[in-house]
Amino acid sequence: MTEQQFRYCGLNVALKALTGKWKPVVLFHLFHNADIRSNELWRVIPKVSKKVLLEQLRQMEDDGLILREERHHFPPEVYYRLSEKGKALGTALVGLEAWANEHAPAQVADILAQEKHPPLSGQEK
Amino acid sequence: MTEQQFRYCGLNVALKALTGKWKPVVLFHLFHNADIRSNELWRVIPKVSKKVLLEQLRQMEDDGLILREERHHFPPEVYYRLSEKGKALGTALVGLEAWANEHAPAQVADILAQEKHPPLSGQEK
DNA sequence: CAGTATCCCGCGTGATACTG
DNA sequence: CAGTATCACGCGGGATACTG
Repeated sequence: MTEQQFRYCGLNVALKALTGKWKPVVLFHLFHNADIRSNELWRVIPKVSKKVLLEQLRQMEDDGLILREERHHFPPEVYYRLSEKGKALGTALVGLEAWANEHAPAQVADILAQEKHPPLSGQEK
Repeated sequence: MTEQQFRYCGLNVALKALTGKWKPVVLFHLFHNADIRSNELWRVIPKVSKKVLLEQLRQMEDDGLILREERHHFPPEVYYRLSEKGKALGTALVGLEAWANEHAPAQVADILAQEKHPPLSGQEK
């Protein structure tokens, strides 16, 4: 318990910025797409309520990760894009992905399987 | 929505491994200290109940991040240390810290201030 | 179409006391 | 000293309907 004990605090900040079930997804969509419309974003993410999505977008905006751009007031048309800060975070996360792919490929494949979920014989509702 | 849509899944795995209020702290303590005794770990972390700490240690053990070593059965003496997988994760997290320090120094300083909490005039209870 | 309001539920977290 | 059991609470997240 010396004075250099906690260098991990920055990690806390970073993780706090990622706290929220959908933030990573949003981040990555924006990381790969420049800017996305609100509705578009809401549709590409499997099943998230508008409320929660908006909440997390707000937080990310407050954290300076994303930028909100309003192009028309009527009809409403809002675009979201990453700030430089957000892009930098996305870049930093590549290391985590690499780690997962290298050290936990099974679980990664697991998630992929769940996401894809090929319609075998089931009738979708 | 092409077939390459989700490359972020690895990120999910990594974040899931970090889910838990104290896991980052534990990880970093172990990252800087080789191995730590159970009680020691419990004491250096400000205020966490043994239950929660143990839960998260278990999870991290299940995730293969840490190794549990029992040296005596009586009196009980248990040491925790990082696995290679855990070390690799710790290394990957350095990127996140760097990001935080570069892009959100204010909040980092904020946390530091809270953690330190110099005994100004207050009587601690 | 973008965003808000309300209600609800589960889970992660915490406090305490107990066992070997 | 290491670990478990029990109870309780707050909050993040979800569903739905509504507003401009």
